[in-house]
Amino acid sequence: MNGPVRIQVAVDVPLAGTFSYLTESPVMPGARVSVSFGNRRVCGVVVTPIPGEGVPELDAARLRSIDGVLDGLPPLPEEFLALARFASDYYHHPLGQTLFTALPTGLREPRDVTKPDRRPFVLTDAGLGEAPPARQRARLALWQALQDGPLDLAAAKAVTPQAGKLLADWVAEGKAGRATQEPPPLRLGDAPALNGEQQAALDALSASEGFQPWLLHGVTGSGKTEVYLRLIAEQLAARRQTLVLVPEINLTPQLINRFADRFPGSRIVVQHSHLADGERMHGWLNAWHGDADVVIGTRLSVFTPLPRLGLIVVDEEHDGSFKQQDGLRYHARDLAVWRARRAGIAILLGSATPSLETVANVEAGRYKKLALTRRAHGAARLPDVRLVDTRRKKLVEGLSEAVLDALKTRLSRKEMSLVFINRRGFAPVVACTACGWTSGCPHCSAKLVVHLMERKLRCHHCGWEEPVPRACPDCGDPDIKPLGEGTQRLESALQRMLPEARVLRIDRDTTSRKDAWDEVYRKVHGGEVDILVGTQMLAKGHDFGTLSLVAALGADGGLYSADFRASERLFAQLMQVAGRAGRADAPGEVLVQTQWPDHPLYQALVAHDFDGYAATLLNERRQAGFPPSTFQALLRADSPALAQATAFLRQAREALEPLAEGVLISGPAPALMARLAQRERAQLVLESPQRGALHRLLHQLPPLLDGLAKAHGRALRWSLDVDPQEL
DNA sequence: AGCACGCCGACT
DNA sequence: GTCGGCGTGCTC
Repeated sequence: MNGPVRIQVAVDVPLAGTFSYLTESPVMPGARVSVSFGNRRVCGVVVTPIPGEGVPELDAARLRSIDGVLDGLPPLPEEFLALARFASDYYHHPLGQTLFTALPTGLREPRDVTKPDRRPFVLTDAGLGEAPPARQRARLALWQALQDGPLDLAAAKAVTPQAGKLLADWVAEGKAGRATQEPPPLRLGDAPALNGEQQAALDALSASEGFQPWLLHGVTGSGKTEVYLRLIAEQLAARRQTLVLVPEINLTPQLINRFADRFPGSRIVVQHSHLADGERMHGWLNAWHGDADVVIGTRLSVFTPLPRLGLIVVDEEHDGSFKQQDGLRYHARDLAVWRARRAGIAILLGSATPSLETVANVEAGRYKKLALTRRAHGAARLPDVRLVDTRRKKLVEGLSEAVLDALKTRLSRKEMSLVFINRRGFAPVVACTACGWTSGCPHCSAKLVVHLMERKLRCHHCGWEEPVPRACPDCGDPDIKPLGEGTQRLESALQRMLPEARVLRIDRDTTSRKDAWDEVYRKVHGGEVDILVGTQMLAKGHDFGTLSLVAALGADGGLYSADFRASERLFAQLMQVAGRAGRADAPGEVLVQTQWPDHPLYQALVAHDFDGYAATLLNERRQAGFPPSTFQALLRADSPALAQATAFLRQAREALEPLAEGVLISGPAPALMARLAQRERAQLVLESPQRGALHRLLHQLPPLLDGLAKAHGRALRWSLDVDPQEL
């Protein structure tokens, strides 16, 4: 005999590397094991040694043996392990913690889990042969019910409450067994006819071979979902699985119902974080075991193992919610592309306003693009977009007369309106109302941010600061002021100005409750609302039925923001909310209040020219050396005292500088949200035109920083954000 | 992250 | 005299 074998086990702790354990018999990679760790018992996942990490040859005498293999389920599949390993590597997050964020909670604990057998019960020949005596009424009833066909446990219990016990006995005696379950036959619900563009897109996608990312760029209301559904039907017919990623906000019962209606009898699994643990795991196991045909879910569902995966769809691929903002800061869309490459399949990214990253990938020829330029619904046209110049008009509670009049008109016609307030992405940049000058940083292409308390302008990219000027440096006009206004009072203001209007506010506060969205939909579709008021949530692809007017307020705040992505986000948001208008037969109207009506963003909006403005933005990014033409990572530090976070980052920068070949390091600078939960945050920006160069540096970062951070004590925390979305 | 150990303050 | 605060050190 060979004696005990050494295996590598990944554990859910914030430590790089894996731990060696001993086992009497070999254990497969992917197996879950129960191990003693410190003085507690935890679940670990057996992995092959991390390449390059070189397992330090620990003295065998110091190793402990595993407690046991949790073998109620087969080892986690290779595709799952490989994806976790890639994510761990790319986002520079410990492998153990990466694996455990990818697992449903039920599989994170050192408990054995088995997949419940839900196949219906049938009588075997032996069981059929002998009827229970008539006086055993429960038995006889169940036996007779089973004569008519297979029964699942619930149905059997309806016959007699003792069914569970009886069936278990019969199975043990060989009188009953499980029905062999055929995959359900493919049935399709009614499908609307495709227009020419949809058909052309479908044809191209159906002919796609091997790994290929596709961008489906379709204007709002152009029927992208219908194209997804047709493609999924093809996958179902070929008995392959489809993974559909949606932004959390889009994961409404409406969308799931649409899938269920189209594919009756198909096994659709939903995955998102609000699911009960058991339900989530049940779906996960079904997907893994091939007992689900379609998995539809939020970003976390990108980790769901799918042995017969044939297609990935990422709906609203530009949406920020695909990026996780804490812990393992992964981007589900990017991981999905990696996964598609590994599986050698097509991935379809759909959006009316694709991200610049995706646009750049199309330009570079890595992704192929399909366009839907027309609205699918009969006569529906794109809305008329008009700009309301607010420079020389007085606003009442942030509302111009033009917008107020338009609202009144709709009210009298009993049509529904939407008022969109751009509140998020607001950073207090100063601007001159006379000439349009904004406070730019002399050292980078970022904007300087006003810190009213200190009367300073500060760059959140490199840390540069200067006093707030008294007048515009360009034209001398003294009327310079921070952009953006508080608009939280808008709901009550509207209520006061239009007392007969039924106003419904939609924001994080009003929709956080569990059934809040059901309520919203009920009211909106029940004709109980005249004016919808809300923030960027309204720009996220909800179906609000017929809106004839959309008004956007406070949009300028995103025009000259300190975050270079703000204009991309603003443009996407405005196009998306504008798209809510006039989806039926009447063209909608969109009013945008602005002090910069000549700004190219608004001009592009009026012209419905996404491609043109995207090209402009891409050009600007290239000139400025911002993503997607460069690659960024953010080193964040937070501490109760800003000075400590800054000092730590300064040391980090000094230590990294000699290693930073081809990587530009800027900062430390205070984070845009400098104070959060009593902690002060600062950051270092690392950027490089070469992804490889950046990652070579990042790779050396964790061990180095752990050493540095130790000297600062527990109060200081740091984290790394690869491909950050927000600065 | 947990969870121990360890060394100083207010309490039965 | 102890119970308990959280600083620091380790986990195969």
